[in-house]
Amino acid sequence: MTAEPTLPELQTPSREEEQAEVIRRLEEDIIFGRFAPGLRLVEDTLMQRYGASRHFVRQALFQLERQGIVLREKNVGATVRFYSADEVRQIYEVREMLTRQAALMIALPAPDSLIDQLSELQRHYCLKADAQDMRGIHETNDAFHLALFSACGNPYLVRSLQDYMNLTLPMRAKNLADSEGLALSRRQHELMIELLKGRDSWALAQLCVDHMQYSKADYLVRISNDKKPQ
Amino acid sequence: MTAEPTLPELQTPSREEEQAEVIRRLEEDIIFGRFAPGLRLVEDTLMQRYGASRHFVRQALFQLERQGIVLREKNVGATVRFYSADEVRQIYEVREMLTRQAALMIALPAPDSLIDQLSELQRHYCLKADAQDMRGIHETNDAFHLALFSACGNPYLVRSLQDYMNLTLPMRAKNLADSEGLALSRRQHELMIELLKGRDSWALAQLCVDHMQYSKADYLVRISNDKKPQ
DNA sequence: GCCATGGCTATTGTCAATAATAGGGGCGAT
DNA sequence: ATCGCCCCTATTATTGACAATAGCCATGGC
Repeated sequence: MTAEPTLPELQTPSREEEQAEVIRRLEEDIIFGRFAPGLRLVEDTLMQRYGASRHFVRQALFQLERQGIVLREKNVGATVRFYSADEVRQIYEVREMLTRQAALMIALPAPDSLIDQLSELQRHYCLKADAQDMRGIHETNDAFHLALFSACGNPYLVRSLQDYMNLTLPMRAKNLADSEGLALSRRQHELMIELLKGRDSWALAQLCVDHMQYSKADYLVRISNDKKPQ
Repeated sequence: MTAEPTLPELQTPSREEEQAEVIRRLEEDIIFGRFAPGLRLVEDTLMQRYGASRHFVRQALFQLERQGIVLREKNVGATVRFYSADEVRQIYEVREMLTRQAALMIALPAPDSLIDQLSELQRHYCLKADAQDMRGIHETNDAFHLALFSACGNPYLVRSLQDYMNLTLPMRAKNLADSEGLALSRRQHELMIELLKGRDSWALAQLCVDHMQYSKADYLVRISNDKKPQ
């Protein structure tokens, strides 16, 4: 073989990564508010925007429909999904329940390895927060919570929790940019690490639930204001 | 228009239903044990077996992968997924937690409309049980639990619960054919209806959790026996 | 005899052309 | 003027052909 048929993998994002990239960009466009709820997501438009084939766009829409942030109607098309106040409250009710249960299952005091891991993730989180890097904040924040709840020992519970975290992404997104919410979030993360060193599981669980109240309340106020003055 | 271009919808299952049919048949083949865990699910084979196009078979495999009863590996193919004893215990741990929470959220005493609806569903269940109609038993049983838990008032919680019921389908399937388990199940359903007329939420929740112990224990014994004598 | 290498086969992944569908706007009848 | 019908367009759904990939077996060099 003197001439390689195709260059290995340098300029080509290897299809598999291309798919992931389309999903991520579409997700970002939605959760960061560039695509408003109710907006139609026409396949051809997205094909052009992301420079991807119909196949990948389709898959991305399916995936995000499954995640709950896109609504697809047969033979009509996809739109950015909108959640009413009641739906938001119900979603958070389940998320809070799962969070409390997972937190209570974490054996205290936590091993040093977990403390170290979380401290490291928290350091990255602060870095991204200072840099105002929206995507980075979101990713490091989720990584922190994922690592924390993984300590509950039940991967299926973690998976369900993750599903609800993804579902609430559009509601939490704005707070990733809000400096007040960001500062509160940071303090709560550090308090969580402290509580992991102690033995009070109940306090930890309550803190984890409290941790999500700010963005929930803020979102509820926001959609309530959007509706009334219109 | 003297001659209609295509007959309306009598012999053609309208594509949409064809997709659902493929999913249901594949699901049945797996949960009723016709396809053993670990068996390779080759697309072409399934295309032939179900008389469906590659597209529909693919979609069905995706759907059942999401449900957790099929395992797909990139560029390798799909297989019937196998769960270890530990995984089964973890899955049931979450299912029990969700079940208990949902049951506790049902307002007691329940309205007559719910009692009537459940009694009716229970009647259908008994009918199918007497007829030894496996698919019928499974469907009416799930309909009963779905109606019961829907009374908790939170559709998202119900959806998650349903996800776990689907995930445990392969473990519960054998009990749908087992006359002993069937009789126990029937008695427990009737007891649930009785408890719905009272005010003891805790008893109801405990009964709902107890209700799933028989099939779980039975499945764990079964896979433990499968492994050892080999 | 053993390991590396190359091609072969079975299988899945991708695509672009084609079919089906729903919704809207115009046109004619009343 | 209004109502109902039909065609037309925008959009998604389906399909089969084709490309890419992984695992296997045979073959040759050491």
